Amino acid sequence: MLNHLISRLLSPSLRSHPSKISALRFSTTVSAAERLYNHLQGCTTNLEKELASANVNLDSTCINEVIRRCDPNQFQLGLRFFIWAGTQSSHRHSPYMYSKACDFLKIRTNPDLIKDVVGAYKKEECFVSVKTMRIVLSLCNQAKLADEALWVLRKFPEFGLCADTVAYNLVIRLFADKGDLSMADMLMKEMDCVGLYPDVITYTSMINGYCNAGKIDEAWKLAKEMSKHDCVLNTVTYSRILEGVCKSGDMERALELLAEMEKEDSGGLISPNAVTYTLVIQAFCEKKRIREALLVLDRMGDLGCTPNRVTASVLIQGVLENDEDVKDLSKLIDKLVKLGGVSLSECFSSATVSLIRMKRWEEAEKIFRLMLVSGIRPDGLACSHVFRELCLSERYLDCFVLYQEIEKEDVKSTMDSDIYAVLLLGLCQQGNSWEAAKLAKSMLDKKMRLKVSHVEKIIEALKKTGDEDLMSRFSTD
DNA sequence: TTAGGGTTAG
Repeated sequence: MLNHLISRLLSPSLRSHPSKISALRFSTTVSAAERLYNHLQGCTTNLEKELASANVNLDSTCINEVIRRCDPNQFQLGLRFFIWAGTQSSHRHSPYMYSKACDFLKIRTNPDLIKDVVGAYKKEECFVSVKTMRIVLSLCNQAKLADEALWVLRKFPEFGLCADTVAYNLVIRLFADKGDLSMADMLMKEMDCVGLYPDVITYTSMINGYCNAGKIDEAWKLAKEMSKHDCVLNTVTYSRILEGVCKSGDMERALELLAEMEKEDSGGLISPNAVTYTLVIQAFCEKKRIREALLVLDRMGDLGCTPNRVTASVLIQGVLENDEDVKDLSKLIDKLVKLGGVSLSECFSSATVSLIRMKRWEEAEKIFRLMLVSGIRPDGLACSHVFRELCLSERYLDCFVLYQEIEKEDVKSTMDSDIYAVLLLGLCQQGNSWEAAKLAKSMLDKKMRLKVSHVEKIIEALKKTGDEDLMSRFSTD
């Protein structure tokens, strides 16, 4: 009976006897991955050609599996496979896959891997396209390897290729983000020499870099130069400068810039949006100038710009940090909801989360319960935070009761599965078998996957209760 | 090219 529970709660990848559906999926992907991996093993040269002959349908599960098998000492092989897979027209790596590849292949701690693979392409006279190089650069980008990205950029001619604006932009952004503005600037100037033109993205990366370094004047100088390359200053770029001004602490100047953006004669190209206003609001909140932050919200509303969740949470946190008066909070929430773009649920959930972060637990619990009695559904983040707090103070039964109430409200938000495990464990430990069984059933219904360590602990706890009824509940489900 | 809090999947 317990085995039945274990096998249902365990993740399929960790399960020794997967259920029929996942077993089917598992076996097909494993065999594809196995075939590719075996091909990789047999290659001495022309690895990419060899892989093409494997004639396998690529998907992320299969790619993941192949790379995983290259651990611990075949990382170069794994990287070549990943790059090859990305060049296939039938497949495109998602950003998630790039980060997975960086983790699995430990590219951050071993950046030479990139050079080794590109070096091998050259040595083996492999066919290398712009697409190949773009994937290599994307890996550098994911791993934040500016020097390696530059090295790759320099390798383009060796393969008879010309670096394009996209490639330059990626490298420039890496250096600008790193704070190496002289290198970023040098590359931008170099673009002109090789027949490329910096575009809005190039300028935005540079301006962002200058602003982060506190060099607002440099950022402005660049912004003025944009028209030289037929680039038009837009809301995003202008907001970047405004952000820099805010960070420098000159809020009066920031308000002037905001007014500049709001002027109609700019043709709307730099009209402030929710992000622009939120940046200014946030800066005022950080400086404890909450009244002025609220004035910016009014201004936002006057100009027909709708606040979003970030605007709301920044302001709510600001009010909570600066003011003890609950009336101010409800006035703010009322205003936010009236302006549209953000719901009562989002506002109250945000207030709950802020209060918990500020360690004002009692107020957080009050607001959370108020939401429930008023029929406002809390969001997943608020639920996760409240449940975690209740579990931390070992109020498992209270947590369970709240959980049930929320389930009744039909909250479809995703919650941290670890919290469910801790709650289930706590209920078992405190002898609340009936509640534990109910929760376990709900977890099974949700097809929730738990860590092996959690399941093991839960099973141990269940054994201690020795509750036959509980056992049968699990086995009959 | 533009942000941000927890999770899930890929």
